[in-house]
Amino acid sequence: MSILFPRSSSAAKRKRVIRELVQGRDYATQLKFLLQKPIGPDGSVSAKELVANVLRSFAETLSVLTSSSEDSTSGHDHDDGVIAQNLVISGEDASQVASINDPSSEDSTESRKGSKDRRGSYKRRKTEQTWTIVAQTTDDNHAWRKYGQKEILNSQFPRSYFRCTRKFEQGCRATKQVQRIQENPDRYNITYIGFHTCKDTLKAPQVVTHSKTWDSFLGPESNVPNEHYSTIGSQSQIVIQEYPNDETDPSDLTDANLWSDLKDFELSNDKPAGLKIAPENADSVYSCTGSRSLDMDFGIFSPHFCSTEDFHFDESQLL
DNA sequence: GATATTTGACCAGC
DNA sequence: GCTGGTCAAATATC
Repeated sequence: MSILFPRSSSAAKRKRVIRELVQGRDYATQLKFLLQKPIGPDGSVSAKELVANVLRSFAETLSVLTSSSEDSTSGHDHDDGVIAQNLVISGEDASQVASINDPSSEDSTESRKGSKDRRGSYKRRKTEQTWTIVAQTTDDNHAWRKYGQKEILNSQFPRSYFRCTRKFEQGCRATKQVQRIQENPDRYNITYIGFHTCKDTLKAPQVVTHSKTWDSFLGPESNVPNEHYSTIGSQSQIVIQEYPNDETDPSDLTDANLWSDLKDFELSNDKPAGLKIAPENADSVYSCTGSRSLDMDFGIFSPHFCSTEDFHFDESQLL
């Protein structure tokens, strides 16, 4: 296993990626111990800080990798620009990538100015990577802004649509859809679409203690007791990331190769294809599809993810 | 006044 | 034509 960097990318970038990954590992390891044994009031680093550090590390890594891709698109080094090509997506996705870098090409507000009411005029992100979880809370330590709500056919509860609050600031394309599960109304189906490209993906600490807050988020049908939301992200969740056979095979997607490479760092070798972390106390099922863009949203972790047995990689492989 | 949410309109995809 | 995803004006909240 190896990660190849474009020739044009500097050694510094490479080192930075490695450093960030190593840091991420270390933070996660610390987090593991924190989760096993909560800290006392001795002023040691809090779990929240560690999570923030882990997220920052990976976001930084992604940022570097993404900038590597930009380097290579200008360099056109087809032989060496593996990472870069992973992130340069052909066809429909290519326009999406372009739209990130070039706001004027975005389907959104700017391109619509001057025209009449063009509400609803947009390009669907059909091939954007998506993954779905089931959780008791919609809180994932990201800052989201609700932009819509729809009644869904054959569904008792409406679906709420959220985008990253930094969509316009930083062109972050992450969105999520939240829908209460009909058979289990105290749980939510949360579908994440796209990944955070913004630098600061963590929202300010937010404790939701009033059910009305979620009611306003999720619609008038909401009737979930307060206690479900009185803590931040405390519910256990499983991550099951899949590459559907009919959609994407990690082996034939360049960026998925990178995914595969990265997950090799994190997971022991006995894991089946795709990322599967299934703790026995799991109450959430994640599914992930359409991995056409490098996506590593670490907004939600399973505690098992932090197991040193599972979470380890040899940075020497990168060198 | 700034920011967030609501909600009807619009459009893409099937 | 239907359904779902997104936009943006109107409204609410701070």
